[in-house]
Amino acid sequence: MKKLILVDGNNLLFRSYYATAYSGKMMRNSKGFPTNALYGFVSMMRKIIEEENPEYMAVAFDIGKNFRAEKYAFYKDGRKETPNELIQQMPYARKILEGMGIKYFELAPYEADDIIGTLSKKVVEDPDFVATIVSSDRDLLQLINDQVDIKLLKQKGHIRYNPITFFAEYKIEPIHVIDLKALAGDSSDNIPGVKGIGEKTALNLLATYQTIENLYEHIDEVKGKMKEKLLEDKEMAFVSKEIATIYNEVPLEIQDLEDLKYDASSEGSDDLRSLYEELEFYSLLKNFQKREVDITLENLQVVMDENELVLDTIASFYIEMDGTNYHTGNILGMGISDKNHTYYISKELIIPCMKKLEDKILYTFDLKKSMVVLKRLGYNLENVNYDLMLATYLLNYTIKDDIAYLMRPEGYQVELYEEGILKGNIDTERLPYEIALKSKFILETRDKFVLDLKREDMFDLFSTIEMPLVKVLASMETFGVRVDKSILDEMKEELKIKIDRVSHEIYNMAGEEFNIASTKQLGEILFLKLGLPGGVKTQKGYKTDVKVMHKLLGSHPIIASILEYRNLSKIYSTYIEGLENFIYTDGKVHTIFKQTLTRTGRLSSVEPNIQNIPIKDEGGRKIRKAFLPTNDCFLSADYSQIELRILAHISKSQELIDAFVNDQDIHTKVAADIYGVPEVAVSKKMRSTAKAVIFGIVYGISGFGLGENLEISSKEAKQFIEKYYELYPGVKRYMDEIVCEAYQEGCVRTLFKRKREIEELNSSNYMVRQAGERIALNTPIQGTSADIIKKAMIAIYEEFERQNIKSKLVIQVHDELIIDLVESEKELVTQIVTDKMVHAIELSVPLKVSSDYGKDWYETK
DNA sequence: TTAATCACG
DNA sequence: ACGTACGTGATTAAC
Repeated sequence: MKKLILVDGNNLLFRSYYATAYSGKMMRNSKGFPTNALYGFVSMMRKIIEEENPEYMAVAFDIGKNFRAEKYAFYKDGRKETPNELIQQMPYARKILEGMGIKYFELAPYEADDIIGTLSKKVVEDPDFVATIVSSDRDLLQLINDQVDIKLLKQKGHIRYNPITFFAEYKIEPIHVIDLKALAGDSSDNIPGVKGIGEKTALNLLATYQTIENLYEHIDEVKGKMKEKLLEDKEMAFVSKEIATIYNEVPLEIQDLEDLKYDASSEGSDDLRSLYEELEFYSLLKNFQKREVDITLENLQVVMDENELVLDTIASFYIEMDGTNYHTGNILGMGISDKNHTYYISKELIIPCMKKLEDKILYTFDLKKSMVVLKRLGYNLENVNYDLMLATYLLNYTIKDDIAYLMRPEGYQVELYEEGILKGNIDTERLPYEIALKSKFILETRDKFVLDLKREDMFDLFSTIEMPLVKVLASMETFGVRVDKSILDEMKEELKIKIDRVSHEIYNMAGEEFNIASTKQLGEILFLKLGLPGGVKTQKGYKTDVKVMHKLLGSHPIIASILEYRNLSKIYSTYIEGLENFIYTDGKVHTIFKQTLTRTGRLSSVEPNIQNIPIKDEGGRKIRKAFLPTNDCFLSADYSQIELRILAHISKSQELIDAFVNDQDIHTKVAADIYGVPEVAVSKKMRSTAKAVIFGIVYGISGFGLGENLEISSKEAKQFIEKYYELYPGVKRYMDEIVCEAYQEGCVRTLFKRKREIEELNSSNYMVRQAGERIALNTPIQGTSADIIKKAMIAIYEEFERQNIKSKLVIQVHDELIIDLVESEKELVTQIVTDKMVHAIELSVPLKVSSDYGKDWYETK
């Protein structure tokens, strides 16, 4: 039996296009040509080939005029016009198929459906053949028969229909899909059908009468309103049937089905490769044999002795490691390049070679990693003034900290880190070459990226904030924070007992043992077994998060226990066991601050995340007792309301500025204003409401969201927001202006010119665009705050160096710094830290810093 | 691998 | 009518 796959090409292209286009982040190649539909199309074709393993294939497209629309103007009327960005991609789909060795057909005035119908008919005429149609278009279901089945694509996965499964679901023969459309119509194609008859009714009628011809012959058997409707639109029913009927006599240029033979060997063709290169489908290019790049390394030398190094005053280097955590990982090798040479240096010679570079100006990729790992080997790296990773971060490249993502579009054949080294697929012969190539790439592209930074007006940000910050972060990571395992262990024992007790309480109340951590099982216990009200469905079960549980608190005692269980087990697994796994042999945790991850310019922290250690919940807060100073005590210094102060400054809201200049309690002041009472009359609740309103404003909240948050009606919440706008018109003006500007420019910037592009604003989806507007609102505020604390950190670090201070900056948590203090330096350091933080930038409002000391992190407030 | 949950600013 | 607050990371269950 010969197997033919018939693919609805237009359908695949449209699906692929709309699957990703709505996000606004249209996939494009570096020339700006849209490629999202093509990427999805190729992926689908490859998947079909893999799953079906076909011997014969054909793809059908729509093209040109359409005989149905010519005859009936309403057909497909009201459809959105095909976006230009999809139309541009269509010719490439044809070229790709040619490259893949797959036949395709398009012939005006016929539609893809008709071509598929014609080919299906040929299958039926040839007993040696069977076919599978691939599409998400239900019209094609009419073509199902003993030799032809259909793979109907769904949002997730697909359903396969053959005559038996089709009948089981629809209770009609596949060919009577046309009668179904005749009666029920089809809104997507604008086929009218009979008014007032939907799919359910139509299927019932057809189960009895099979066809509309037969139905109208027996129309007197139908009673009442339905008969009226049927007679009313009889003509339309027949027209609809005509339109819905797939034409199977398209004059295709094909002798017989043997012409559709699929030749899998074309997959490696040069034509296809150059297409993928043009479209920049790098993941697909992997499947091709590597070709020699034009950039060769005729000067690559493997260094056997550091004295072989001959280098210019400017050089680049790249260190390759065997894992992403450079506190534990091992160096695999290093590449060094200058304008005339490229060297490879094995692990053993790295330090002697680095010493040879001490008087040079150096460039690298991931300077912080390099500093930390060289420090582990006893070497202080100081003379680097350009980090490619930081440059591309500011310039909005998405490269996941892997230089290979930058190099591959330029034709360099280098393996992705996550594919090669991380998976242990290391080609040891080739590795030195690729490492050397990376160092060469850094040098070659440096001028271009510096120029780009200058063009984007971010070179200052790069050279006065991001670059100098690297050494500060490297020092923080290397010094680390002492965490006392025995303190954690003590808490662990207590927790174990408590968790055990609470678990048993829960089992008793539930009447059975189950996995409390499983939201699926928990949801079933709560909403089915115990019959609690208000179950909200998720994809897999019921929502059981704190908000839901809070609403249920009164209705069953099990809820309180579940909340307690959640609280305890979170502390246990994330902050006791989790944290213990990150304590190194020196008794410290050494986090990695990610400097190139967030979209706003903030840092993030991993392995362990030291920026989300509990504080709000007293039980969790005790974790901080295990964080101890290496020196004598901690100093914590945090900006008070920095984001609001920034809002006051950039919005030029005189009311807010005055409040900060007068050092008023801003939440109390806003509460007094929105409630229209004197400040002394502001209750705790009023203050916290005001606080929520203020926070909401910074995030671009809606009345609904604030209402949810405060557990008040969205109408009341909306009134608060409006009152706030009325009282602080400058803030409202800022919000309107920044959103308008973001639409015009496609981006927003912080005070220090850090840029964030907001693709969401281009989305055709309203919700996505709204999210884009909130991002436009919030990013300048959050981002400026991030810039400011970075500046302060650099100033503090450099002042410590100048004065030879032994105390160390060890932690940053967005608006807070922790210093590991030497007792004798206490006053001096406190003065330096607060001074540098307060004066990191001159705004139209003062910056305020509050500080505290503690013998552990728990004690500092 | 993804979804749900919960920790932080 | 829709769906609803910005930025993160770790753990667990379930696919």
